[in-house]
Amino acid sequence: MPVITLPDGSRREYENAVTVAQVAADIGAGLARSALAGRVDDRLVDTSFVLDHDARLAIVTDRDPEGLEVLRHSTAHLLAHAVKTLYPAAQVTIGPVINDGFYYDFAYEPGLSPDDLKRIEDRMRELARRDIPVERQTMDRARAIGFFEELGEAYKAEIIRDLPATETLSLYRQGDFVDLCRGPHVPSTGRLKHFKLMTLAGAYWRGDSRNPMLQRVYGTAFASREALEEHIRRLEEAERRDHRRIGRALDLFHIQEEAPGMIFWHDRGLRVYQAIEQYIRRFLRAHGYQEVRTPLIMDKSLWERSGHWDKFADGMFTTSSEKREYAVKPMNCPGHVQIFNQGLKSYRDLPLRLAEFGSCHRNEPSGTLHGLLRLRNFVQDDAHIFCAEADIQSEVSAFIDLLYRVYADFGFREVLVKLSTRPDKRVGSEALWDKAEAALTQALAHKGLAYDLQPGEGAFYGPKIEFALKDSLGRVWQCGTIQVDFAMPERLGASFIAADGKKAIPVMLHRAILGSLERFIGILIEEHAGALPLWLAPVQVVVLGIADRHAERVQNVEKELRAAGWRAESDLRNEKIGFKIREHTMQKVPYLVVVGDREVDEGTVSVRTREGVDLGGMVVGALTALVGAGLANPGSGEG
RNA sequence: GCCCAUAUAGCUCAGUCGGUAGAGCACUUCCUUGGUAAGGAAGAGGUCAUCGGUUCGAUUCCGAUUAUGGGCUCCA
Repeated sequence: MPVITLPDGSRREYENAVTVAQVAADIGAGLARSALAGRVDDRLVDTSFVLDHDARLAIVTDRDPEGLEVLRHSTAHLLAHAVKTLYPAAQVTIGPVINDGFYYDFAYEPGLSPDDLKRIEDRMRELARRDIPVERQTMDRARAIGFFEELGEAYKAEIIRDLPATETLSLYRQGDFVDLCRGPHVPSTGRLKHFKLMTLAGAYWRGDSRNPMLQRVYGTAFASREALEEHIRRLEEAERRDHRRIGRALDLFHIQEEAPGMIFWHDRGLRVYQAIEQYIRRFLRAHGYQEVRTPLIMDKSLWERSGHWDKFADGMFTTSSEKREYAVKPMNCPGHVQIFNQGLKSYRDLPLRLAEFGSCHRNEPSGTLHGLLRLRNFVQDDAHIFCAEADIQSEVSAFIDLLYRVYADFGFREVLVKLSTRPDKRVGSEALWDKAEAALTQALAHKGLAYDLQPGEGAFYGPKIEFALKDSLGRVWQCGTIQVDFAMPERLGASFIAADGKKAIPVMLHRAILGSLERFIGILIEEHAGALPLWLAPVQVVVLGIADRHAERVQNVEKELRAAGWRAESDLRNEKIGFKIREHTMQKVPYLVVVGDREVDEGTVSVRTREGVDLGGMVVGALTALVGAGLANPGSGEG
């Protein structure tokens, strides 16, 4: 006599065991039609699940987040079903739900082509139209292994072998397709309506490059056609904002074959780059950093002592001259230790903060390069803080304050924080790790920051905090980091005289706020779709003449604007005003200033924004007053 | 690095079932001096990524190389 308690607190009593689907039907025909699964005492189950004792039950529909997951998971199965009917030789492996969709990996020797994708999707629609029931059955482990081996599904059999022997295995059958799956699944394929296969990719079995390469099909599914279309629109929006496209269109930078993973910065792009560098530089001064510059290449022996050669040799570019071997620096820290080591240091010199916009090269695998976002040559807003153990917490706190201030100035409000603690393989005593982890934890607690703890994810030389920001499309970019390093100062012989007169080894904090400047600019371009804030815009204002006779006045206005601190240009071309406005608007120039007969007569200019807003006529000084501090960088008042 | 795809004019792309290529925009010149997102005409511009193979003939077919793009974390 099960008593079923529904989410609204109401109870239903049954004479006999009932299924989730039956309860849904009792509540209403509409709910029965939209029921995808059930949640029984917080466990997700199929609608065929039998309730034979008292339980709490929620009917899961496509309006619940779990419902959408079930929908996507079942669509992944539908994909596998379609592939098995079209290509019987393909072996199925795994097909999980991911952000915004799902994928399914197949082992299929001839491979799949983009043309196959269309065929597969058509077959999926056909199978969905047939509304084939999806049935769950259980099987013990040994039988399941035999079952899948008989089907020729070696990967499935391997998956089962790796599951705990005691696990009850569930199989889902739809028509002649059977897959091992935890479930739950929709009751029949007819529930799957709004899906689309997206792309085809290679993926290693179990994500390990030593394993065979599988064929991965990515797809997505939504509860409604509108939601699916909205998702496709979002992808198109991301495509429209692609920094590589915008970078070319706005003449910011280019990349070419002879320098893979490295950027040719054009005039306009470099202006953005330098605006950011100057912004950061002002903060450095104000926050007690010294700016330094260290050699791009140094003798290999230094990299051997620092430990980089051992761990990182594949990632380093090398060169040689006069029988000496050099390595191009992949990071600035060893160079900074060399500066620290000049002269005897006292505890009074600490914390010593060395910052450098140093050009670093890392020989990243060719397949990972991606526009500005993943490069082989980049510059970080890098700094190293040499301090005593006791200083870690206050230094980390000060850094966090600075980082939040900087992110806010760039318009990023949402920051995600991760704390990574000691890994299995590490250097330094337990006491030291205890202290360092406590210092980081306390710094975060003092700031009242929520964070994800990632146990074991720290570097071998110390724990770290990572800061990621979320952009307007909801994408997350890891940018800032602060890492405690117990190893490198000692390896490179850094020491200071402590208050007790004894030699001590400083702790080193590696830290960056923006991360790679190149990458950060890529993020900014995508965040703003190329329309950078006034202070970062490569060209802040263009003066447009109506006719040739206004040329002199146009040039005078340009001069006046430049004198007031604007990055100004003028457009004297023999083109109509509408044409010029269109062009500079598409170039995302924040302000357009028009000069014609009327303005010459009145001694004013007419101002229009890149958003198309007409600000009317004004004298040049009024425009400068209007934007006020927005013209210079937000840090200019300090330092 | 590995899998799949792609590489044609400065840009975006079409095309050639094997007979040395075309559009729009941009560029140059001329006409037009026009008031808030494209005025008109003419012209110039390509070893069809690179190297090899097949062929009477390759930009096209095949192979290799390079680069670019999508992936290679989200665990039945």
